Amino acid sequence: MPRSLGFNLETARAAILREFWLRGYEGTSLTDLERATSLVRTSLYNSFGNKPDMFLDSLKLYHQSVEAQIDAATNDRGIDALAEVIAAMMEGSDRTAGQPAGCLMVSAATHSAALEDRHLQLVRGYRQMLSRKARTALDRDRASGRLGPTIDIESTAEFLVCVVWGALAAQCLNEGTNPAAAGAAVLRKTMESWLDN
Amino acid sequence: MPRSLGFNLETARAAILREFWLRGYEGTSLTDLERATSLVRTSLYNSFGNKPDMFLDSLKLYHQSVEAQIDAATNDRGIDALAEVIAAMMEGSDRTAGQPAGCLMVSAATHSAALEDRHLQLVRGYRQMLSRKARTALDRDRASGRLGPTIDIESTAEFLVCVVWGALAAQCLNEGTNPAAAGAAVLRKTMESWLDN
DNA sequence: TGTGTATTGTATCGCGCGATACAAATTGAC
DNA sequence: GTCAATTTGTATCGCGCGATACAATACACA
Repeated sequence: MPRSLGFNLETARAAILREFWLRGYEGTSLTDLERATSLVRTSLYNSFGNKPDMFLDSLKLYHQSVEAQIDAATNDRGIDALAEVIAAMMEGSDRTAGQPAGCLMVSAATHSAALEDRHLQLVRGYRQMLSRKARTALDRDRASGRLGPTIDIESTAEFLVCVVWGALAAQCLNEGTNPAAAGAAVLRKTMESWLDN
Repeated sequence: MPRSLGFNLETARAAILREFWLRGYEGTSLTDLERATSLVRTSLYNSFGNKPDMFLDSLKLYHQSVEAQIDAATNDRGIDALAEVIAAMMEGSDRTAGQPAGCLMVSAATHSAALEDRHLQLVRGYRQMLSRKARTALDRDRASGRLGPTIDIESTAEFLVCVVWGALAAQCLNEGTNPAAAGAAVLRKTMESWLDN
């Protein structure tokens, strides 16, 4: 009965996410989003609501996308796979695939004053997801006996999330050489040292 | 000959810094700064230049302040003191002293698109300063033989900066319990494991 | 105490922001 | 082909932003 959309909705979602990722929430204007999506303002409001709604959707899309990537890369393997995933993030290997620098969630967290509770809850949920993925990998090696009993899985997972977030924050500086990349080697070695054999 | 300033300049600088720290660069308006300093707009422009100038000054003040704190806490001691400083940052012990959550530099880094080169250079310089402080502490224990030769000081320092920045980013989320604080215990243990004895 | 200079207070300016009103265009159902 | 429903295009609106003009004020100095 009604007229159909003249554009691909998922493509537009991805374009909006990319824009927020590049410029941050406050730094992204509706005009920016029009240009990025090739849509007029009215269409954006029709399909995505207002600006806070759009940012919320971008947070959800980002969460889902990163979680899928992690699952694909670790896929029920243990610490070794986890170390590879984290090291790859620190080295910024996603950026060769055209991804913007840094992390939408870290950007949101460090500018929490400009956001609403519903946004911050998603950011917290994302951080918890990262922590949970780490715990799952650590649990696996604990069960198989590779991970010694002196390692506290809970706090170790939180520690690893700190490392990742810190590295992603540093990548925003876009220095000639990514200083966080050097830390990836230390991370691998540290995580290796946690194993018994 | 001229009339003298009707306010304390250093107090105003600190108030401006605090405001940028709380709300971020884009999130802080001239009206916010007027309220925070109890000054009128004209006085702000007279004493500090325009908004980018003010932010630049805040970055400098922040750098200098943190560096002084680190120096006072480590003061030519080695890894043990370094671990305490980093752990304290992760646990957010500064916040009990009335400091805002997070870190002005991390906030600036993760919103680099809104800043000018001169700002980003200061942020990079700050990160290098942190890295240098870590190297100095590691060097000290390397010289005394406590730090084994398998530890690469350069990349280890970068790794530690990642940990700190990630923890400070997480603190902006203001959760009931600071998740990064749990990571502090892991950091202490990890740094201890680097020592030979 | 007068005088000149810088600071302070008041009142804007122009601009871009997020958001909306409303008409024109487009599409599926009958 | 006609109608109803929805999307798209154009033209704004009100607001707060950073920034400034200009007069009034207050202070150091002669």
